[in-house]
Amino acid sequence: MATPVMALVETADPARSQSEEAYLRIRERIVSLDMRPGSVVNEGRLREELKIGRTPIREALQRLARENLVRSIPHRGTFVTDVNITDLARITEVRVVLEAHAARLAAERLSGADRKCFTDLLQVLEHGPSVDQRELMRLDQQIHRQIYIAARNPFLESTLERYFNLSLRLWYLVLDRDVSLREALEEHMELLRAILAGDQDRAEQSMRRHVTGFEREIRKVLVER
Amino acid sequence: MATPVMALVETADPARSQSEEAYLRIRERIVSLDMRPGSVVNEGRLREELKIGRTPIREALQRLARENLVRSIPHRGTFVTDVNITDLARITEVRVVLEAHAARLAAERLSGADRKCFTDLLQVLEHGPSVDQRELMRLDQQIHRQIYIAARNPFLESTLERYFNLSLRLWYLVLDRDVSLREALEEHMELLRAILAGDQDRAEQSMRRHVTGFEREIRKVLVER
DNA sequence: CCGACCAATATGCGAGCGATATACCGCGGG
DNA sequence: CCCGCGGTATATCGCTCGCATATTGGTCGG
Repeated sequence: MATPVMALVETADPARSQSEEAYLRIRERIVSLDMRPGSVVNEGRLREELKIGRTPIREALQRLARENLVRSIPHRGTFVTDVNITDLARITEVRVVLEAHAARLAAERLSGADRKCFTDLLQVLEHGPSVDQRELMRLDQQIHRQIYIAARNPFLESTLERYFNLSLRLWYLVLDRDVSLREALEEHMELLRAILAGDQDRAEQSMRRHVTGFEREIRKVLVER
Repeated sequence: MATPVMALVETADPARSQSEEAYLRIRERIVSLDMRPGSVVNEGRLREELKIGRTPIREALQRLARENLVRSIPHRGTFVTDVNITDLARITEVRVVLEAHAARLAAERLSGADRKCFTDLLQVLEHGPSVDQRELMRLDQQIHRQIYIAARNPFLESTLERYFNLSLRLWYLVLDRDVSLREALEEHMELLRAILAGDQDRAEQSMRRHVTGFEREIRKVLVER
């Protein structure tokens, strides 16, 4: 099945610098587990694979290190950050409060354009979207990002973007397991309805449930490994 | 006048890289308003003043740009980020929820070593510390940082550290104005007592009041300019 | 007066050099 | 014979330096 939504992410902005290019491509690889957690990051290899010089790669890795996606040890090497239950808990701890607050703000500050986006997304959800997990992941991503935008707070947006990528990698980890997504869908619809209704408390609570529910699902799969 | 506490910041860790060194020193300059908001950042000048090469400076500026302390426009120049009421509101919006949650976690996870730090800080507060604003700023900084540590969440800690620096610059802006610090002191004591008592709800609420109160004070001075 | 070209400036990127920490290997002691 | 230790080899990294490039502001010509 074709995934038209995919294009949104794959389309590259040609005007971005090589540093940015390197950062985005390496991040994509790490988040999608194309580069395994714990594995070494070979700078020379990346250089030839991405056809990019050393400086941009280095800058990208520094940026990824600050975002906790890689860990650099001087004169020893750079490694993809390992995943563990503790980090999952710590990340979720922050995400719960931030995402919930973003949802509240989105409900409070909803503008016309945002309203249209959310109604569109809600329609997709109500028409029973594909059961393909990757498609659902994209959808979830769109919903969250739209909420960040609707919250009208650039600081919050960039911080949440960072945490979302960390969480996204965890989701990729459990992709082929049977995680219950039925209730996640319900949560999403409830969340969107609350935002569209301008009900701040309900939006906040819905998001809180959604993120904690997400953590519970990931945790279940993570502990049995 | 002598500020003995100042030495805490000036003492440099010799083992840190030049990038780190440049980052910290430039950040200090920006936060303390030694480099004025809106002014251009001259790379060559920094290079000779800090006696540091071009690459470390560049890396430091990139990092500062991601933290919203400078803004880089390709082939045009780098500028110290301007301050305005909108940003103050946006930053506070995030800080309120994060700091409050950190206070809650600190109250929940308080360990022996942390307890000692907090009691020491509380004692300083109760003995009526200096009325020197810079001294009080240092104290406030210590309290917040200690809470970040006590929250036992490295992700939360680094995120809050970033937002704290943004706020700190705003504080510097109003340094020589007559901001009421009496109630800030009361807030601090109440906050520390709540944490030491392990009262999560009270700690969270105290911190919430403290941060919103901080914003109100800054705002008052900021609007009358 | 307006438009286009040109010099100046600042950045993006690439390659290399010296430094440093690790790993391996051979040697000596137990 | 095994274990520990020291020296050398190697790989990676941080940093310096130089070239290519893009944007700006001013100036010259129409």
